[in-house]
Amino acid sequence: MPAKPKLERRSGCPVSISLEMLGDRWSLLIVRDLMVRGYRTFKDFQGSSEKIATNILADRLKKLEAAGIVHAEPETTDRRRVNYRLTEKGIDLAPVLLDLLIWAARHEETGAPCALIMDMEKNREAVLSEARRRWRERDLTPLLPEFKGKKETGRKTGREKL
Amino acid sequence: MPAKPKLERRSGCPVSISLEMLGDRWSLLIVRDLMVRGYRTFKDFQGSSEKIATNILADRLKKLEAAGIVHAEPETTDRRRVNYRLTEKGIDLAPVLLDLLIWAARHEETGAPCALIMDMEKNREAVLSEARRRWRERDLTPLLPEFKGKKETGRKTGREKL
DNA sequence: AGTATCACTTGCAGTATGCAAGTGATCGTT
DNA sequence: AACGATCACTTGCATACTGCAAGTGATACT
Repeated sequence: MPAKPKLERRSGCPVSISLEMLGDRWSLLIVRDLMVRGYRTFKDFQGSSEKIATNILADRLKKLEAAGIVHAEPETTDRRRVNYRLTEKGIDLAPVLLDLLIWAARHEETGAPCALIMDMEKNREAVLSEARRRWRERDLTPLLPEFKGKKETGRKTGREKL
Repeated sequence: MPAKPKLERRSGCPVSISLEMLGDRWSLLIVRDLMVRGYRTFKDFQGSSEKIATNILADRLKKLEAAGIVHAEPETTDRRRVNYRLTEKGIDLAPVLLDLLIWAARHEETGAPCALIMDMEKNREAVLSEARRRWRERDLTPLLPEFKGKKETGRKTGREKL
């Protein structure tokens, strides 16, 4: 990890610095997909329900890699493929994502079942250490579903085991 | 200028919904200023170290108000002034800001003293309830300083205890 | 050899951002 | 009441970023 000859920063405030790296509509969504959905390849992201454009995806992956949040590595068995994976710096964003998830689920109409969210809120530490465990052991089974629907009607959506 | 059909969401995922409201370089910075710095007026924000442009500031305040995160109210004693204040939905963003703060302080060179951050990390719940107390009681004394400096010397990376 | 797949690029129109300057309502002072 | 200062924004404009469609080159498959 080399140093960063980055652009001049607005201020030394950590929140501001975070937002300069992650403050856009897509970056944290990519981190989410890597963290909880088990996405690894460029193609995987294109299948995500938010339909990110390929040029934006390529740009964000490049920036996230430059920021040391994501690591890219060509697959040995198929050299067309590039495997993306979170770095430790990347997996350390788990609390941010979890809080954004809980916040929106509480205040907006989301596709997430209320019971699931309350469970995650209650077991915050367990959820975070499970996310970290999956990252460490390269366990790609999704931690959360895709929340396709805009509203939720008491349906169960996996993850009962935790 | 007609309003646009902004009801259209990319997906039902709570993280995506959060990012559609807050996913830019400025919105969470404004929330931070309201939450920990005691800012209330338009002028206050212009004095912030990140130097937000006035048109962007006006636009973001409008959007945050439309999203129910900020409440705007003209002051009775001086009707030129508008007082901005977080709603409960807004103060509920405290965990997100705290996590972004901790994350950047751990992984980037920030203007925040390491000891302060480690303390906040350790006393997470206390910090959050103090932020909420200040909000509830309209206590405007800043919870955090401005972190003007760009660099901080002699810091440890802070994961030693884990 | 020919086709499919993968990870991107490129072109371009539309949108957002950043900067400087300006506007109107209100206040404090004369 | 007149005057200038203050406050919260607007406006104009050049530049940067985004989103969509289409294209490209390097593998891999048959």
